[in-house]
Amino acid sequence: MENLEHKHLAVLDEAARRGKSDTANMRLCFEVLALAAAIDRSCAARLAPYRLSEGKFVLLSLLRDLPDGLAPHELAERAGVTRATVTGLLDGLERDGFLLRHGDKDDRRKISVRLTSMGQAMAEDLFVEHSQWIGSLFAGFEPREREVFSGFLLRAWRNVEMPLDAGQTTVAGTSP
Amino acid sequence: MENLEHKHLAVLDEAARRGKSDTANMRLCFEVLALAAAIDRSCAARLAPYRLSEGKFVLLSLLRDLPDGLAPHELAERAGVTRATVTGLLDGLERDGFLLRHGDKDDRRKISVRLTSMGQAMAEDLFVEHSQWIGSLFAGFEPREREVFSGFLLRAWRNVEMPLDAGQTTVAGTSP
DNA sequence: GACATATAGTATGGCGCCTAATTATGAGTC
DNA sequence: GACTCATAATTAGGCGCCATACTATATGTC
Repeated sequence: MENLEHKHLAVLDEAARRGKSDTANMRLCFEVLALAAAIDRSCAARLAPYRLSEGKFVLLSLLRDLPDGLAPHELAERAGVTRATVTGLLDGLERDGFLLRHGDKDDRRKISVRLTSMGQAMAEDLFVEHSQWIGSLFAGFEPREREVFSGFLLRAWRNVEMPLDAGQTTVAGTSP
Repeated sequence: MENLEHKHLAVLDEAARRGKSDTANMRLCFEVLALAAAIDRSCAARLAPYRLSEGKFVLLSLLRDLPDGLAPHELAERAGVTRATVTGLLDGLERDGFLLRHGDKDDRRKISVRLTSMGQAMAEDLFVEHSQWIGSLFAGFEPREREVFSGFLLRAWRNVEMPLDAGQTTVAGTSP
């Protein structure tokens, strides 16, 4: 399978040149990274025409159907990014007319972020289209295949999450 | 499996709230993205102590053992990034003493980028350590498992690469 | 009521990546 | 030799993300 990123090919070449024989593991790793990168690129390309990024799309999804809006720190928490990042994303979304910041009368530190009607409509449309697209990427897999796939991912995940100084020789077993 | 990114959980929740029933596909997609993100994060954390990023590491790998160095545009090509990006990475690497830019006597547009001895030593050490780490992430997989895994990735890849306006109903089959 | 402490949001500056524009140089043509 | 065209590297400006530091406001305690 040749679906690798250029930079990873370079690393693989170097590894081969150095006589490293078991590059199959590395290759598999790079295949995962390449697939994810391709998905991210495709996602970005789909959202770009609306002046949206993936991060902005997540914020729109979070704010959809919430007339009272959410506070920036709640958005940060639910989106899994820092508050500073949310500030930046909100700046762009507000500039482009997707939402507004409303001050809180009781607590003047607080702000509630609410979609404009335009933002609401955009969130509505995009969410349906986008989630269909995401689902389509992994259509054609039988439930059993999905389980196996997911299990593979989990095994790799465990290796990644391993504490840095723990026994490096531990290996992805099949046990629960 | 709960190894998902916060932002993707938000999107999944929204999808469920909207009565979307087949979220298994989306979930699988997000699992792939989460694994890749975890790998990237871990990679960045491992390189950070040396003031290196993944992009810089690739450049070091490319320059290793090349006493005559490479031109920036060759680096860009082999690393799969733009020349402008290479300029930025080289600025950092040069500032930190990993390499030097040498002007070409014959063609004064050209530049050859060469590692310093410090850069060479760093590239040497890091490359071995880093490629071992990458390999370890997917250790514990039987060759047959790797094939299946790789096949899954390929099927998803085909769905991603599908032209935007082509039949959206096409699905990841098992056929070659 | 004054004070420390916590919280909310933002500004600042960094990195990696991009596109588009710019500067310098080389090469081919008339 | 002047012109155009191509090439090499860079700059300028943008986005998304981060960590850190700051400002304004609230709250609890003495």
